Amino acid sequence: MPELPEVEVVRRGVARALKGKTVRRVTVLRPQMLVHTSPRQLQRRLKGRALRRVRRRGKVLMLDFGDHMLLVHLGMTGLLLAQSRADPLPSHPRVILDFEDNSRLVFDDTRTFGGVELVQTDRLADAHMLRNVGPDVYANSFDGAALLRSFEGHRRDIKTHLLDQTHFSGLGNIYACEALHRARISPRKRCHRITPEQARRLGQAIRRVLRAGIEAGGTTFSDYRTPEGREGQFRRMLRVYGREGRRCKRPGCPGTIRRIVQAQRSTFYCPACQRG
DNA sequence: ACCAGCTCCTGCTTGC
DNA sequence: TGCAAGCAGGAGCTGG
Repeated sequence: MPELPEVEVVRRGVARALKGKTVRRVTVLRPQMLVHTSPRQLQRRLKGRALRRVRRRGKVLMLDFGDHMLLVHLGMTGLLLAQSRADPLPSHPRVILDFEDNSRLVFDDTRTFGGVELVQTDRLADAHMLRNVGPDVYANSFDGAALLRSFEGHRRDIKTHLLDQTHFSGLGNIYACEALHRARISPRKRCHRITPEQARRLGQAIRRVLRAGIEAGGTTFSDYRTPEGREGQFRRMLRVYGREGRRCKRPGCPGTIRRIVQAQRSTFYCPACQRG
């Protein structure tokens, strides 16, 4: 599922392939996926506009077309594919941007948990898709101290807190589990019981695991692909996620990875070395 | 504050 | 082999 590293890889790929190119036509195949936006608006506001740059906040992509920005959330199974018009379409195309030079950007999403929203650039702050989306967890301002501050007033499990996008955005199930394992903190540890030293370790683990994820091109379990259609390679580096019943990868740790459910989501962790 | 439980959706896996 | 139920989950919602 696309989390910060996957979305960052998509951001870079889309920018590399399409920056500076002008939209010729917009095709909406599944209007239900548009958030506070009509197909007409998309066509009218984007046609003839050039893609200036691609930004990202948490898991939300922002395609900057000058006066307007196109926000894209990939949800669970969303893909942004940069193709040529001669390429075959993927299996579940939902929105297509055709560009003047015969390249195209296809938003494909099997399970349709994603979304697309058009906003005026000077009203970006009002965007529905950015409501409840806090600062990016990969920004320079993020560290253990900032993480510790976000715990104030919260008594819930740390794992559940990390998935909440309002304080910091970008972490999803995979990287939250991986960061906690690297920091040797139990996913069940309550926020208010995290020590400053643990917060420092966790902040560092989050940065490192995200960087490694980006460098590997993200994690492909089944659906995720880069804009070029390639699989991410981080899966082989996962230490806990999806590894229930298998040996802990920490050198010398005799533990076996367990799966539990927190806030209706699977959590993977090692009971032997995540005791903090 | 925060959780359980539900919804959206499709495709894969499991069980009979 | 075939069918149906179960399951996966990001995020928003309601009710407790």
